[in-house]
Amino acid sequence: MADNTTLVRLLRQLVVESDHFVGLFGEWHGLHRTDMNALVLIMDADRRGTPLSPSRLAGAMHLSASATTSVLDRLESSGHVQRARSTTDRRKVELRVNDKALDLGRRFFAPLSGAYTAAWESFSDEEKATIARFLTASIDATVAVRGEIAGSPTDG
Amino acid sequence: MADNTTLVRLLRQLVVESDHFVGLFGEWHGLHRTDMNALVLIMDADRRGTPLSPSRLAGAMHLSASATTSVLDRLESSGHVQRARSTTDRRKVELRVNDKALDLGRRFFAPLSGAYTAAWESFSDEEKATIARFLTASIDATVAVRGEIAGSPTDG
DNA sequence: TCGGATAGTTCGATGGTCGAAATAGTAACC
DNA sequence: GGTTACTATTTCGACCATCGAACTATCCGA
Repeated sequence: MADNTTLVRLLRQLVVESDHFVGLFGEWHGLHRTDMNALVLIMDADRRGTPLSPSRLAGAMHLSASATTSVLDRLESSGHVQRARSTTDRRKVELRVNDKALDLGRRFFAPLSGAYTAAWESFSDEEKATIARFLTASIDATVAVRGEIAGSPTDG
Repeated sequence: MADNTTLVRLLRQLVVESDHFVGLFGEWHGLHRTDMNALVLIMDADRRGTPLSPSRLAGAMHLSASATTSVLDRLESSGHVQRARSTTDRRKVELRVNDKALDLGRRFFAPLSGAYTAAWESFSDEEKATIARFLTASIDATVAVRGEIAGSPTDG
């Protein structure tokens, strides 16, 4: 009933659905997938007090520098993000989000976290701890596998 | 330690990492994200005995018919997929996967499921059942939220 | 102050995606 | 049985996200 195969299938299904949700949400707000991903990264870093630079954003998204410039142009002209030259090193640009982006984030997470909270009501604290452990292990495994394959571009 | 916020964060992280893995894997095999997604859908349907048609594939991927044609052109010329006219309705095309695609699927899932199996060794059957219940509930919640928002394109 | 290195942008080319029109086939109707 | 309306898929022309290479601005070491 809940063997590993089932879990893998459920996991994949969850990823597909979440992915789908992100895509649709972005569409409704006139943002591409890439823009959504970038915005999340910029917001996270900004909130953490260590604003991202374009090049670090490019690295995190596995995107070329020029493509990243395009993404930022779009996000800036749509009013979600601001570019500010660093005061200490004027080559660098610090990326900060506007209220519009924060608002977007709330609109994104509010319905999701609401639905999740409701869906997870029936789980005890112990069970939630187990689930957290499971998710963490799965994340680590995913990252590890990615690292392994990175070295062997098995071309068929 | 494992409150809902933590779970949401872990879930998002898992989705991001999985997404990333799919993207990289596709790159190594010369396939775009779209091609990967299409291939998975075609394989699933083929295995189920009800091969997909281009238009149904387009619907499932939220892609235009013309874009779907391009995807299939790529998958066909790369040898992953075959187009076959339906014998009953010759307007229709039935999509079937070649051995190459099955091989690709194995190469994709083998390392992943291996890593997951190892990562999940420490979980009891009871815990796995709990986790399966959690994943199912989360999938349903994601689908439900998507359905809700679908009606309200909250433009900012 | 000069030369090399770094951060970011601009430019031309490639190619994935789209909407509209074209093509091929089926079904309905007289 | 032939004409018309409809469906499934492909082709065509345009758009734009992405890429690599060249360019500008800035910093650091000698």
